[in-house]
Amino acid sequence: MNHRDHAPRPTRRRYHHGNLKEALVEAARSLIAEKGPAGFTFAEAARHAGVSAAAPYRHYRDRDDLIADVARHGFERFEAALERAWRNGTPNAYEAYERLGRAYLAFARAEPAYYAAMFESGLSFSPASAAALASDRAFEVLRQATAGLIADLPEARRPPVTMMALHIWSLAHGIASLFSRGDGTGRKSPISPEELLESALLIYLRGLGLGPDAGN
Amino acid sequence: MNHRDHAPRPTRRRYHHGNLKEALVEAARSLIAEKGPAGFTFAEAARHAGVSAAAPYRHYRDRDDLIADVARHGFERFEAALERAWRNGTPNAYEAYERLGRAYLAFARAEPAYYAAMFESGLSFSPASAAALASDRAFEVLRQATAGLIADLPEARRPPVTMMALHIWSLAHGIASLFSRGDGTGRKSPISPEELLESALLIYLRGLGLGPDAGN
DNA sequence: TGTACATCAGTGAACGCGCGTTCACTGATGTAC
DNA sequence: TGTACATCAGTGAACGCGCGTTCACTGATGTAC
Repeated sequence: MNHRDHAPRPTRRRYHHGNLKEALVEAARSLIAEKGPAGFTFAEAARHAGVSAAAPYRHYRDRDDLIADVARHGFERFEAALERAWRNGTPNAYEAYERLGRAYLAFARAEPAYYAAMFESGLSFSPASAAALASDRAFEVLRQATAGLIADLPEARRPPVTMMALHIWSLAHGIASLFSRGDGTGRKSPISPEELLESALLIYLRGLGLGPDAGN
Repeated sequence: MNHRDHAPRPTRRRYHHGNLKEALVEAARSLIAEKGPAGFTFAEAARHAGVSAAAPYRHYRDRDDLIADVARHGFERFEAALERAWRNGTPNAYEAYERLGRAYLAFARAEPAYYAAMFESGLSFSPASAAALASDRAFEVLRQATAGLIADLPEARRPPVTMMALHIWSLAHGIASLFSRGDGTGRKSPISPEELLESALLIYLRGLGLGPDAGN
């Protein structure tokens, strides 16, 4: 009856965890989801990953270092989600842009822990940090999509792309953080976040002489 | 040389603090300003107010209860600041609305601690709580101003006021929380928050057939 | 294929600390008469 | 105006707890030969 002889090696209780770093990020994410970015401790993350309280120090300097890594992971997934939604501007830029907006809100709702680590951790990532660079890459997707959206406008009426991307980012972030939270934190709005973003976008684009009717 | 006879009563070291509740709110505000909503403790607030660790329990159930009261104070000041900026829509609605927008950003920058307690504490205020009601009143200022801004539009082209107010709130909140933080938390933007809001507003209002050129 | 060794990624015990919370208490204040 | 008393808003000591952090250690893994 010696299990060790034929049963698959039990995955737990090995001396070396294998990929503790990833496991700590996942533990932190799940704890943030439960109690917010403030509500977890380094020791708790270790316990969650099934490891002694001293183990995390092999991978992270401190709690903030771990949170920053959670944020980095978040930004990478965020970038991928936006890219996937934009789908290279197909079938047309306006429709793709709408989809991008909905993907933004969907991410905030589906991954409140990542979103909180990214935007509400209270940390400011230094410009060269992995988290900041991942954040830049995510913004770049939005910026490219914005460029695609206004590509057909005559040059004279084309707004500065970066400015416009910042407008849309702010709008989407505002809606997401006020109304579209997966945890209980969000406010109630008489209008769904998606409708809110779509209607605001519609008006904004009309102000630029753009939109679903403009044939682009 | 008995100071007590003619000097004003020393304000400290009295057995009864006098207005400890206010002092605790102020202590919490200043600690949040230093270290974020996560970074202070009940005991620390007590110490800051010059009082024993047990004293706060006479006024607040726990830390969250105190933070909620900080948020309430914040919303009240916020409401007052917006009201003051709107100034009843004078000299004209568009100019007043611009001023309102700048006041929004100014508040977030000047009072990052209040702003954090109001919007980023991770708490969700129950609908009937003092904080939630104060929040509603602040939003009502924005809503009324928005109504004033579009009052002259022919009814057929007038957007739903609440929706429009939510658009503007989201935009302003997004810009404030991404770029206009008084603490070090905010991101750098190539465009100032004020310009960002003004330009976005301009485009948005043009989309409604409104704006500085529209003569209202 | 086997062995020796360096390196790595964990353990677990220990420590000091500050927090949250309770409690019986006490000084100050307000009020009825 | 004075006195007795109730109420209020503080104190300070005590407690148990979990956290952060360090340390010498040890089991597992990788690699040179």
